[in-house]
Amino acid sequence: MSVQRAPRTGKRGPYAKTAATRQKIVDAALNVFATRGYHAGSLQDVADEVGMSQTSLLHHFKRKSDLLLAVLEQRDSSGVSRLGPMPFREMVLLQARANVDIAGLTQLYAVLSGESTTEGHPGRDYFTQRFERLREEYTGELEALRAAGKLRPGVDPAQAAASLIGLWDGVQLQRLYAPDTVDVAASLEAYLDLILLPE
Amino acid sequence: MSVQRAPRTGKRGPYAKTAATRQKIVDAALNVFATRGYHAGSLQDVADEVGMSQTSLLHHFKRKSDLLLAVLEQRDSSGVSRLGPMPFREMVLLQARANVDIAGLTQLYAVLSGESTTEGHPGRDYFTQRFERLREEYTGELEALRAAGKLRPGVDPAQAAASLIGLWDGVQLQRLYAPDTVDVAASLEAYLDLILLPE
DNA sequence: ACAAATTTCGAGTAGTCACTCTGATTTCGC
DNA sequence: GCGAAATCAGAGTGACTACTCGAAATTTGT
Repeated sequence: MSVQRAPRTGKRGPYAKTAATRQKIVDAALNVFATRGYHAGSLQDVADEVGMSQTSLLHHFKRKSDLLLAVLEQRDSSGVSRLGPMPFREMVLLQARANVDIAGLTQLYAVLSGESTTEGHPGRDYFTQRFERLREEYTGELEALRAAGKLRPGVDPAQAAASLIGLWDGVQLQRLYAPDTVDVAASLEAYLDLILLPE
Repeated sequence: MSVQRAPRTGKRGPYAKTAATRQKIVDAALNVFATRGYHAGSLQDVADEVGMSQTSLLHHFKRKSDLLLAVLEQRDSSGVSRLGPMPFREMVLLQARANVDIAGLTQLYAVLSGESTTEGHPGRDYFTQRFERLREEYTGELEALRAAGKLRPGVDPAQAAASLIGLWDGVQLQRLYAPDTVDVAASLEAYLDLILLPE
């Protein structure tokens, strides 16, 4: 008689290489969405770039919108957030200079943040929350600087936070149209110099 | 014998109501492209909104890209540019407050300026030139202010021009996600107060 | 009023889209 | 190595896309 086995659950979990496959898909999707946008970029485009069939791609991400959310969420976790505490000014400038190097990332945000304002777009919630979170974070940093007497009098932290984020996105957008004319980090630095006190 | 007529040129020109029809199409297209984007917004959507067949629409605009360019060009000519000369600060704020009232216009620019960065997009040239022209215009205004001693020392006119335009677009984008939290004109006014000297 | 040109549109074309169904192939716990 | 589950993919689904064709309806100069 054979031993009584544990009841078959019918589950075994993903294979070893599945994580790597999903990662390759997300990387390709980032590239496709950044260069063509979400609606104009097709699942076939992504599958071609990965080198697999569109059907197999849909095995890993059931719907196209799932793929978009996976791209956006990954980019959040790969932030420069944890390099240890750092003064606000330096954090902003470091992040700005780092983003330039990541191919397609700034374009992804420029394309998707605009496209996602349209009705029913699967990225809408993400960007709504992202802007809200960023504004809160920057407002807090600026309030701390004001308490330390390092903020120029008359500057409203909440408004300056929205302005800084807007300046960042807006100048980055211009850079996509005229890469040699516009310097994102320099514009951010100049703005920070205006609202922060020296010393 | 009948009199010899002038040779038939075969041309008679558009009918009287054609101009009005084209205008209705452009208005509907602005609405569609603003709420759905260029790629996601279909000619059928525009035709439905006008109340005509898609085929008739294509009689007036041979290709979809022609329709987009017509929308963009019209919005240029309807600028607030000519209300007589006006100080730079007041011109920017007036324009900012005026844009809020034009339904869908800010959304059109937010959606299309992002989408148009993608490769082969028919709006790419338009936005490249629009940003270039705006930067030149604002740079000139700020240089004049500097010559008049009204610009804060250390502020670079070209960089401030790009920053002002970026701030404008970026904060407007945030406003589309959080209409009650963000005030475009107030952010612009605060920035202008930072770079311009009182008096 | 006539006729030619403009405007309209029903019907169709070829293509693409996201997504499903079905079955083959690969992996891996046992 | 057996077998079930995970992975892959060929073939198709219906819906949508921009755009074309040919012909009917409308406008308008004469």
